[in-house]
Amino acid sequence: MPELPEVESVRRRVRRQAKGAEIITVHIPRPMTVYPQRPETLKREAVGRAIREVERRGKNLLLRLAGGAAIRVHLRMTGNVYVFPECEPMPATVRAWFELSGGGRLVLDDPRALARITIHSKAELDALLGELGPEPLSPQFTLEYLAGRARRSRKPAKLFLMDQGEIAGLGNIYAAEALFRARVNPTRAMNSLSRTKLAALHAAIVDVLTDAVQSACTTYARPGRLQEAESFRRSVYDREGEPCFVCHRTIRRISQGSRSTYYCPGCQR
DNA sequence: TCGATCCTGTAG
DNA sequence: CTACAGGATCGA
Repeated sequence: MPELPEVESVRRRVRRQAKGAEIITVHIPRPMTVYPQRPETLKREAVGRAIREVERRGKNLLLRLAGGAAIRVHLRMTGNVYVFPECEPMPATVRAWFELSGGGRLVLDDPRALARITIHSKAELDALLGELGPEPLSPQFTLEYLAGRARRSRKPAKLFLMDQGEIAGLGNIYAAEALFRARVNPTRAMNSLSRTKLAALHAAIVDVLTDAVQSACTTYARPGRLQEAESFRRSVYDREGEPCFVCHRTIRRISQGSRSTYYCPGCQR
C-alpha cells in the first residue's frame, strides 16, 4: 500500500509526535498483527522502553527503542500509524496500540488488518533489513549500482523495480510512474536496457520519489486513509483507457506478477 | 511464475 | 453479485 513516500510522511509525523515518549502499555486487539511473533513478546520487550528515534527503511517504519531493540511496522496495503490524544475515541479498525508517557496513544490503524508489527534485537533487525536493496534517495543508489544489478537480471523492468531486494521502497504506483518518466516499457528485460535507458530510469526513480515524498508529506498531517499523495499527478497508474498526457495514445493495463501494470504504448516502447 | 493467503472496502 | 486493491510470503 503505502510506498516509500507515504511511509516517509508517516515517519515524520510519528517522529514529531512520539519521539522521546516511553511505551507504558501495549495492546494488540488483533493478535495476528504481531505474526509470526506473539503479542506477549512485543509486550515484554517494549513496555517501559522509550522511543529513541523513528526511522524508515524501504517501506518499513522503525521505532528504535532505548536498550537497542527496535519495533518494525509494515503497513502493507492499508495500514496507517498515528498518535491519538487519550480523549479521542479510536476507530474500530485499530489493530494495535501503545499507551505513551504524556498521554498519547500510538495507533496502528488498518481496515484490512494486513499490517504487521514485530520487535527485534539489533542483530535480528540488521539481518532483516540486510535483505533490502539500497534506499533510492540515498547516495548508495547510484547509476553504477543500478547498472550492475540490471546486468544480472532478466526480469521485466516493472518487476525488477518492485523487488525490494533490488531497490527498497518502490511499489506498484511509483514503479509504473518511474518507467513512464524514463520511457521504458515495463515488459523489457532489465539486462536488455542500454546505458542511456538505465541512466534515464535511475534519474526517473529519484525524480518521481522526490516529488512524491514532497507531496505525501504535505498531504498527510493527521489521521486518514493513506492513498497516494493527492498532489502527485499520476501519468499512467489507474489511467487505463485515458489518453497519455504526452502523446495522447490510450493508456493500457497489463498483468505482471499478478499485479496490474499501467503504461503508455506510445511513450514506452 | 503462478495461485492462494492474510483481510476489508469499494467500484462496477 | 464479482473484481479488484498501493504488499509480501509461502508452497506447488
